[in-house]
Amino acid sequence: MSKPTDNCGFAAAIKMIEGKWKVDILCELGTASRRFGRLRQAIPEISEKMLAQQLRELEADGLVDRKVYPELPAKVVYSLTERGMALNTAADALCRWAEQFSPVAEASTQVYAAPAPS
Amino acid sequence: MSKPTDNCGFAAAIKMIEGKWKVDILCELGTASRRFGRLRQAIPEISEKMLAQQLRELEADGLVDRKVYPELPAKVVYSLTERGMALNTAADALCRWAEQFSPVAEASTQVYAAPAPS
DNA sequence: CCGCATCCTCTTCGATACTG
DNA sequence: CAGTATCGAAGAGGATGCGG
Repeated sequence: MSKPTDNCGFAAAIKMIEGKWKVDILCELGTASRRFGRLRQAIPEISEKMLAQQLRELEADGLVDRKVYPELPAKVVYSLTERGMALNTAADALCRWAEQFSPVAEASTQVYAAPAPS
Repeated sequence: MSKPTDNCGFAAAIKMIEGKWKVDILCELGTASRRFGRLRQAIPEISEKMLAQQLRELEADGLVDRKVYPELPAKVVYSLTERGMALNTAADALCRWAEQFSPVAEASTQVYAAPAPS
């Protein structure tokens, strides 16, 4: 492939967090490590299926760590990896960007009667 | 709603650029202003429908400016707004993050101790 | 040249039920 | 408690044709 995004790692970063619930999960884990059930409570709208799926993707991308305690009943704890925490830091720039321009809605459907350029 | 992401503008930022081709378009417009047809050439895999649709969404979010020249044949030029350019700046942090931990192919299945990739 | 409308396909997601 | 499996609905996305 030779898409323009191949040059900048931005696309790769977005790919990792564009999932429907990824940001919520990362935000929650950014607060503290959580068990599976605790995450469900924190994000009530998500289904078990999606939570498990998104967590596995985040784990595959090296953003989330998964620790299994072979107790009974089962216990699994999720936490951010170093990389995941670094993402939260990097995301801060985007946070400030979003807040900076928050309520702008200027219509720019302007029509120009310009000379033919090329 | 009361999701954890409501507090940080990060989710809002992601929403604006999580479209399948948004990053490509923004990257391309980050280089220079482009006409519709020129964008299609730059991103060959995208269909006309998606390009038009994504551009309208980006315009609605105030990231892209659309200038119509009522010539014949029609001519429309797209460019980044101030906000769009600011996004590219903010995205830089994410770029560096992605590159920092980039494709570290730490194959756990790889057992040999031989060096020398040709 | 730009881009909208229609049709059709493929993926995604939610709901439910079941296992260790 | 922490998942997996299956099904059906909903939406995203591609192809094509028409209109300004």
